Amino acid sequence: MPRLSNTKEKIVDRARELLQHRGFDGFSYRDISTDLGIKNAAVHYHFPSKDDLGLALIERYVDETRAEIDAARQARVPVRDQLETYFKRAQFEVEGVWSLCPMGALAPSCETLSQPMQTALVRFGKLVIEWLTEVLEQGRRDAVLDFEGSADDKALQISSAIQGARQMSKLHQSNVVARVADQFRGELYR
Amino acid sequence: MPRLSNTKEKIVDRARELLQHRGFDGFSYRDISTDLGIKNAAVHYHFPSKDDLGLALIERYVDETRAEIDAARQARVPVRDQLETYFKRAQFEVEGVWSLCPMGALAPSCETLSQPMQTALVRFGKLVIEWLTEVLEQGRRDAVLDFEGSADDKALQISSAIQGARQMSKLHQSNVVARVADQFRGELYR
DNA sequence: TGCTAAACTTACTTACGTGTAAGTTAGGTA
DNA sequence: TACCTAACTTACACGTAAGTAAGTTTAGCA
Repeated sequence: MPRLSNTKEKIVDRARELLQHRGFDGFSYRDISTDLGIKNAAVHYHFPSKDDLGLALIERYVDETRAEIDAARQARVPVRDQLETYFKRAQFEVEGVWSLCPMGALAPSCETLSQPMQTALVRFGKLVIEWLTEVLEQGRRDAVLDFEGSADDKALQISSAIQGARQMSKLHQSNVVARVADQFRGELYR
Repeated sequence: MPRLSNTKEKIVDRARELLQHRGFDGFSYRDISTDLGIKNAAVHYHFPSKDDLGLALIERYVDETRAEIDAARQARVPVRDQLETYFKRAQFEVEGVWSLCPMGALAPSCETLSQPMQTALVRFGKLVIEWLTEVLEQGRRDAVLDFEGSADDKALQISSAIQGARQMSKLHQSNVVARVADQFRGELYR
């Protein structure tokens, strides 16, 4: 079984950039193939349909996120540092080519996605919310974070805001995420 | 000059529903024409290009929003009631067919929009933020609202969160907006 | 050396979406 | 009554996107 190229990974890499830059309907196999210097059908060879590619993308997000969460848990990273990593990443990515978060790129047009993609995306969303909820709860217990209401609702509020802010940043061409994150910092940190 | 039909308005009405349901790239002239029982070219007659239609849509949002803001100002509607109208509308619409807000429908794919549409959308965004900022400032002066930081940043945080929450609601098929709005209510109202 | 399978390319098909040009209908007007 | 114009329909052109079938190359193995 020859293992000649890493084209498949390159396809996913490029698809990820395109997805977070232009949304799922905003790029085509043509975009990927021309960028990678291969033919359209080569992309179809690795991912027969665009749904397959989309599913692979989301599953990679899930795997990566789960791995990072586990790593932070294992290393007992302080909750405030975990939260900062979350904010900082959004602030950083919005200035580069990955302007949208995966959820912000896919959720708006979720009706057009295949059922497997929708299911996987819901799983991804729950994963992030569960992590954020845990971080917030822990932070309140440790008295390093302060907020009203349930950690669950607060997590939903924060992640929704970051998602929306990334989209606004793209339009206004200014880092709205940084301002929104700062607002949360001022409210949360004590 | 015969004024026979209100087709043009019907087109805009239907386009608005489709836009807020599926995003700008998520619907076609075909969708509109078949729904209204007319031909594709009839839509082109009223709106030569899809950009023209998109621009008309955004300009209607701007006009409507401005009118509502002015009306609330004239009637001296209490700031808390204005804020409630904002939250309630998002909660209500997300349960119907207008799941997305205009900004949440258009901003994610703003690169694909024409320059006039982008400019108009920025104007719409600023209009909403300016109104929300004013409401928040007034509310703090009147001691009916409580929040940290600048009213401007708080406005950005709130509108981003509602925008993101509407998208999440669509995916999770549950009213995330209601929970996010409740979280803000608990934090803001005093 | 010859075979096999992975990893492609070539060359299509099909469908759809935007857009246009030319013809048709039906009110209102001179 | 004849005409004019708004509001369409008919019938296209054109580009692009997804997807497929069949042929080609290349690495590794028997």
